[in-house]
Amino acid sequence: MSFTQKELLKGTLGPIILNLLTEHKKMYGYEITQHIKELSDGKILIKEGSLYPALHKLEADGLLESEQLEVGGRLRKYYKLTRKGKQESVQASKELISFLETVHLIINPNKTLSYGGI
Amino acid sequence: MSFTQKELLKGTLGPIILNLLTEHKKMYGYEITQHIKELSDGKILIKEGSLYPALHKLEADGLLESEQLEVGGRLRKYYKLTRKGKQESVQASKELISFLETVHLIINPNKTLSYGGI
DNA sequence: ATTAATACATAGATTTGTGATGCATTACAA
DNA sequence: TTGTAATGCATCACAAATCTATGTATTAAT
Repeated sequence: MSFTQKELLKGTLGPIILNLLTEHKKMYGYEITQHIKELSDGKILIKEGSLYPALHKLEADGLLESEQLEVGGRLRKYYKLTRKGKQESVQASKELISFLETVHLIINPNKTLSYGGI
Repeated sequence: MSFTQKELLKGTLGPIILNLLTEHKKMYGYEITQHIKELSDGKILIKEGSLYPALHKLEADGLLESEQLEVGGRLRKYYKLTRKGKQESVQASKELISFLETVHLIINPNKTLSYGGI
């Protein structure tokens, strides 16, 4: 399940989750929403109705695996990348950045932009 | 109908169409698809099933107006921005760029990026 | 004559995000 | 101590956007 340009037109959430997990090894759902919120300066607020189905789908696709841990009396479901997920994550980030560049190129064609590597 | 962050998560097509029309005054459907194809180096291929409903919606929302002209024996439906469309176009481009920046920030937080104005 | 390209359009299916709702615990304030 | 915010997971019904497939029709090229 590689994220093609077409999938990226809708659905940046999958790649974003994968990307976050390359940097944090292990995260739980609520943590992911808060992280995205902070990194985006409050501009992107992922709702539970978006997040959990997305996580379940990524797990069903074999990109994530989960384990439940009790922390402070609360059950947390931690997700981490599988080997397949690590590979897909690199690919997905590349394609997402490529998409950002492309869209930028379309709406602002007179300016060249380098995003640099990921 | 302003393009909010939420709409942009899916739906870059509307803003892209509006943006193209700020630079070309008058375009017809097929021309728009070819333009996007060329500007994106063949990466984004808008299908008719996406384009025409999108154009119809923009027109229904009062952002575009159309006129049919016969060119080379073929009927072309030219679209151009209404006054309302021009205003929305500026806004939509800003929000789209803001969204691109935000997503980039999330997946590549160690690097600051300036897109500059539109 | 047939195919590719041009040019428009719609119906149906799919994807994906949101809102609403539900359950449950912990921390804090009134 | 009682209520509320925050934490934490989850699902369902709905809406919006796009794609696939299909249809029509003309022109250009082979």
